[in-house]
Amino acid sequence: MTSPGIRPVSGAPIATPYWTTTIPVTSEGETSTAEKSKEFGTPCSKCNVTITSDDWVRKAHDNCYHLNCFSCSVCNRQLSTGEQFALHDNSLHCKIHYLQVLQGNKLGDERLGKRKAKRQRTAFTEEQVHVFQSYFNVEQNPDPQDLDTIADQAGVTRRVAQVWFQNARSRSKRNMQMNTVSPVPKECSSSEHSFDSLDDLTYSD
Amino acid sequence: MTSPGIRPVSGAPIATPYWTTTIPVTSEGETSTAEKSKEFGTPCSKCNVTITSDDWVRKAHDNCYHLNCFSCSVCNRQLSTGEQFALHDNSLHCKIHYLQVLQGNKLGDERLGKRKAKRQRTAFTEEQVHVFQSYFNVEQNPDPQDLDTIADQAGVTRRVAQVWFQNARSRSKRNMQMNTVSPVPKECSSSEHSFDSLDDLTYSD
DNA sequence: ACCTAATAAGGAGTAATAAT
DNA sequence: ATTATTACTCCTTATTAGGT
Repeated sequence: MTSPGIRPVSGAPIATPYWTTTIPVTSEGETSTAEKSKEFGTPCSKCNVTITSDDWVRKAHDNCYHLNCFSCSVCNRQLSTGEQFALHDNSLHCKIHYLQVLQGNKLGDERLGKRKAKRQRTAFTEEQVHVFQSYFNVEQNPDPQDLDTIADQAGVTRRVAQVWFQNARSRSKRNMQMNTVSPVPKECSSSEHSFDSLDDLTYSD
Repeated sequence: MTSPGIRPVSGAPIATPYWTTTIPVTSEGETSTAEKSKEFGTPCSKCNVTITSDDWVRKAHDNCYHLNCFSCSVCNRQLSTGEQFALHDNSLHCKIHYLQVLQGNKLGDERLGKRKAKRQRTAFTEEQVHVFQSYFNVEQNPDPQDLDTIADQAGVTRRVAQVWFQNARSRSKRNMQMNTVSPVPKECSSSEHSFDSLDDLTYSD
């Protein structure tokens, strides 16, 4: 199988990145299916979701990614086996967009095939939400240090945890207002509707 | 295999497009089935859905398409191997409609055979339905993760599994209503009907 | 004609971003 | 930091269309 070695880019003016071809983790030289589970337990360097034993992954430097997360941070195109990429600012770049970065050239994205640059939305597991929520119940505005602890425990970056708390405070405030301010300006038309939401968090397990 | 080379159109007045014959990616020179997965991971240039290793694809310039997505953007007709097409404004055109574009002629679509973009319908095997159904009996609304498991087990994409469950919920609800709501709009003729609702959900198996 | 897979339109919830 | 906004992902419901 046509396989690629590691190939440093010659004369790259920026420190961190280097060219190399993408190779599946599992073929760190050789094997195929068997090694799938090798990296399970670590969080994906892109989405931060824990990698499970069923996931296929790719690695770059010390980073480890879900197969689907191994994509150019500019055009979001997923990179395939054998393809050249670079790691710059800890973000993956396809060859085209890394060259662009090197040139300080932001133009011509359209021609170069930039696609929507889809914003990526983290999907929290129940457990993660539970971690957040239980801290939140104690302290809605954790200091940076605690935030780190929480982030760590949930297996996400501090930034992601921070955003969760921001949104949670916002949500909480909004709900409070909705419950305080009469939600029914006109008349309490139907007494049947109960707004029972918001504590159905615990699911069976 | 009458096979086609790449043939630039002579003197095309518009920049990007050129004529070429469609060829399957997989025959980038040689192999057939084995290379199916070669482009997996990139998004389809038509539908933007990630191409998986099971998909067949076609390429034009740097674009890569699902086989079904490789169709004229005007008449939606899927283009076949050996057929001429052009890429204009990053959209695929069959020969007829590209010539039309060149003439600035937008009229006469109907005559020229604009077709409806045939939708493709999956035919499930009994076994697949069985997989779906047995999960459904336990949980009508599986979370995304379970959905993936199910899809995987049934050998379909997650989207297809999702649609099945959506339709199944819909179906189930409809049937429930038909059984619950008096099927006799006029009069509650018979007092014999006992409304023992809500447990006729289990299907034989 | 049925049955039903696929699409489409509209809503809810909320993670991420922008604005302040 | 907060607030407002955007946009992603999921749902439901109704409709369209493929295949016996």
